[in-house]
Amino acid sequence: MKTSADVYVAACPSRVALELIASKWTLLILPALAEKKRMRNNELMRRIGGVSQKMLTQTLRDLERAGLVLRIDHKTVPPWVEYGLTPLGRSLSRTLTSLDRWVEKHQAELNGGAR
Amino acid sequence: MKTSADVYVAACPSRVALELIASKWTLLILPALAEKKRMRNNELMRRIGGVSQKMLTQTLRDLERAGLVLRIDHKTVPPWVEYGLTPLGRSLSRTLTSLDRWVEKHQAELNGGAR
DNA sequence: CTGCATCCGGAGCGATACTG
DNA sequence: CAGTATCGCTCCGGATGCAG
Repeated sequence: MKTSADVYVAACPSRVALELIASKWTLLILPALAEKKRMRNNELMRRIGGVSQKMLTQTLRDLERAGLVLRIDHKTVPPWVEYGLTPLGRSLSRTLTSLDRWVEKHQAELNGGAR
Repeated sequence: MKTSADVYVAACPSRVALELIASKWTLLILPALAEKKRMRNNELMRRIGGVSQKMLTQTLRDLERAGLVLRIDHKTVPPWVEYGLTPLGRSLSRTLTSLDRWVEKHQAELNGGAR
C-alpha cells in the first residue's frame, strides 16, 4: 500500500497540512490561542506583534477550515467574534508551543540574520 | 538592550529564526538529516519529494548560516559534499520531527485543502 | 556531480479605504 | 469591532545555463 501519510512524499495530503502549519503566523496564532480559552480579533492582534488584519483573518480562516480553530460569532452589534481551539488544535498547539519555546531559548545561539 | 526573546514581539530576533524554521523545506530537511548521520545532496533530493535543487541548496545554506546544519565538503573530483546536523540542529530536529509525526498521524482528521 | 547565477512569472503580503 | 476589496510591490521558487 501507499504510505500516503509520509510527509516526505511530495503528492501527500500531509504536505498541504504541513504547509498550513509552517505558515509563520500559524506558529504564533495557535500557541497564542492556547494561552486563553477564547480570544477576540483585537486581542490576537495585540498579542501577536506585526500581524496585519488581513493575514490574521486569512490564517484564522484556513485554520478553521482545517478544523484546528473554532470561530464563535455572537452576531451582535457591535460585532463580537471569538476564537478558540478545537481539541485537535489544542493537541497541535502543544507541539507548536514547544517549538516557540525552543526558538526563544536558543535564539541567542542562532546566527539570526547574518546575511 | 531589551532581551526580548518573546516570539510574540514583532521586532524580536526570535522572529527571524522562527521564519527560517517555518520555511516549508526546513521542516522536512532537518528531520530528514536527523535520520542519518550524514547525507549527500542527491540523497536529500530523493528523500524529500518535490524539492528543487535551488531551494534545497538555498535552505541548506540558510540553515548552515544559522548554525543548524554542517556542510562537509571533501573537495574531491567528482564533488563529494555531505550534510549533517550540528548539536543545535539535532536539538531542534527533535521538535520538528514530532511536528512531522503529528501531521502524519492526524492528517486524516484535518480537512486538508478544502479550499 | 554539485551548486551557483540569472531570468522571470505569479503568488503572497502590506497598506489603505470601505461595509455591515 | 470584524471583516472585505483593491492596488501595488516584493520575493518566492522553477527552469535553464555555467563553473569547478
